[in-house]
Amino acid sequence: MPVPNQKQPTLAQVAKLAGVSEITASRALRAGSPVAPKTRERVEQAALSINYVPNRLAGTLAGGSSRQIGVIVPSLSNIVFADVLVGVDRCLDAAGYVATLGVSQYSSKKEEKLIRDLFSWRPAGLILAPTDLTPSSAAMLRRARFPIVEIMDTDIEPIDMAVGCSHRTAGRAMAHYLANRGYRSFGYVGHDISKDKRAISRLIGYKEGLADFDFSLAAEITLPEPSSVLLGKKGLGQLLASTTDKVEAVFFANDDLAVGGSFYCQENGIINPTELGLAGFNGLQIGQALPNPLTTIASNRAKIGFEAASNILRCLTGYHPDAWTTVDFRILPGTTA
Amino acid sequence: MPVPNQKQPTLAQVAKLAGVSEITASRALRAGSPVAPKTRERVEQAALSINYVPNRLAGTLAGGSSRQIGVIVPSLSNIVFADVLVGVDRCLDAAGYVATLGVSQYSSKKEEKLIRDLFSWRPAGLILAPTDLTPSSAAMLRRARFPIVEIMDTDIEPIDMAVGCSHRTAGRAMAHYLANRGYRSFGYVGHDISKDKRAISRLIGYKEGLADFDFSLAAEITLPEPSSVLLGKKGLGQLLASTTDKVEAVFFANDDLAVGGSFYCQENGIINPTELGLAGFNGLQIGQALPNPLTTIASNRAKIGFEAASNILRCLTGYHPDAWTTVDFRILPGTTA
DNA sequence: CTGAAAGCGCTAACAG
DNA sequence: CTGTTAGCGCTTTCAG
Repeated sequence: MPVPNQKQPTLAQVAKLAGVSEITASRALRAGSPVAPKTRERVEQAALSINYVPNRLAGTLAGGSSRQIGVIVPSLSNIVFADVLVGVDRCLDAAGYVATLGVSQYSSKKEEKLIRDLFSWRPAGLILAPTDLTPSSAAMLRRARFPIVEIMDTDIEPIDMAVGCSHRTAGRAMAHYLANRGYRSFGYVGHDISKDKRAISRLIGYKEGLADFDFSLAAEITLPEPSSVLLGKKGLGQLLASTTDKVEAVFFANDDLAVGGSFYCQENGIINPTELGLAGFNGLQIGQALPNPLTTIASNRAKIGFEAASNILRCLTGYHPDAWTTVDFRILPGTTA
Repeated sequence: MPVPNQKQPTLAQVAKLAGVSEITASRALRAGSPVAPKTRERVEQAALSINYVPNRLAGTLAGGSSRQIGVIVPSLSNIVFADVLVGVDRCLDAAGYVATLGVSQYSSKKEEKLIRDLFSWRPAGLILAPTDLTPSSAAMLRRARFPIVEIMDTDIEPIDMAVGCSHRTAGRAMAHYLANRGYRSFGYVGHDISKDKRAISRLIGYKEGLADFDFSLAAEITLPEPSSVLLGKKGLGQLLASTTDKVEAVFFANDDLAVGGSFYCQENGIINPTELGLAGFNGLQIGQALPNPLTTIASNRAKIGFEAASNILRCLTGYHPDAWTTVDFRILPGTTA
């Protein structure tokens, strides 16, 4: 550990070096305070010369307002939330804020811990892709005195604000799309869905959409494992093996699984979209890069992140946006269904 | 924003409620301080009843030691760094520390900003997958009075500690593997490599490895775009079009590109591994899930994260590990080369 | 085992 | 434009 117990330079040292009072140094180093240009320059020189890094702990404690926005997501194992982060970052960065990330791993308990932890740093706002809020978590959030955005899903009653799309509507839209393409018998392959509320919503919407056409789900399988390409492969295999009815089209809980399904078909000589239709959700690049581009639903993840951050920032400037902000999804017709 | 300007409960309130002094309340709420069990219980009750969340800003400012470990990575667009984070998290979580994440987007400037920002929160340690440290960044790091681990690559002279593998050796190993498989003419497809030092190291090692067998690179292409599956597809197409020599095996800068290459072959009826050999780097699941599993190098990313965090924690308890910690890679023979 | 006093490094509020 | 005073909420001494 370089330079063991040498304390960091403080504002007092900068002030002394510049020959001004502490508060003047403080003002000179921040934007938007009336300081004589010459003084400011002197202070900046002094700060630079001793490599001063302001202590935000002290600053925030004294000033009350932090520039840190907490972000809690359930996972980083697929690019979905990484994309959200990109959007969050793009918005925050421009405004001089920073994001602090927590990953809940789809665990409510861990989520609660993360929320508590985040709160102890007194952030200026919170962006949350909720897993399943514990009562304690919900209570903390309700008591918070900073803006909170729940992202991804708008099928919820938000604590403060929600940004995303209706996954139920998305599932329904895919059902309609498939029915309109002429498929008549439908399947579903999902992962450890109990932990993924949004996947459940899509499944519900899918069933509703089929019902709109007087169809119903002929075969459904949800494997109690985390989502992955391999799981999709395995899932489709089991689905097809388990059913005597001929399934014509399969909706997967997400693109990762659907890509696995596509690989399964390829390995087993099943032709898409004629012998079997495949559809996913997310619009990931990998699905579009396949020799047989995946039919799926593009969710605008970076935009969700950006809008969520924008809403926080708006609140911070005194304007409170609507409780719901919808970011559109759209069907991406590939060649698999 | 729920409950607008209501302040959070403070330790003083807890203390009053429990009928003890502030400092006793403080001790009761922390581990390892001598407090009568009954007193402790009373304080805990009080804290719970008013939903007390400690203010770490104040705590850290007063106490000097934070439990926050900064983590700076260049990107989250591929799972590589997400995997590292999982490892970091697993180690830190058990010890009661939390990770604060920053993403530099492969920009040295942004990296410097992130480092400065992180420093201003006085973290207990820093884990960094460096992009290309600016002089200023390096200076800050050298002046830090907390442990710093540079991860991924061990082909460097670390500021404090390094955890990872030698990418140069990995590149060389792949060259040897391919040469031993009987290939005699070699290509390389890379992305905007100028920003990815580790990919450059692998390329250098690859060339050295070929030289060990008296071979040299017959065709090499690096496209000035960020890595992606689609880029790999495009890259391989261009590589094959650009060269009159027949290339027998292609090493890609990473698995994403290699998967794209695999798709290209599939679309163009090129048989792997006989007509063309393909190899990647990382050992991502997507490559292994392909109908034709990718030949690649498994880098143990979660372990790198875990070891990095362990090293930080060890420093914090007074024991300083070696400057270099090697996490092994290994060739994963698929069916593409 | 518990408490009183002092201060971490900074900024808001008021004066000048 | 600049300085003085008084904290932010907690923990570290040092005493009991």
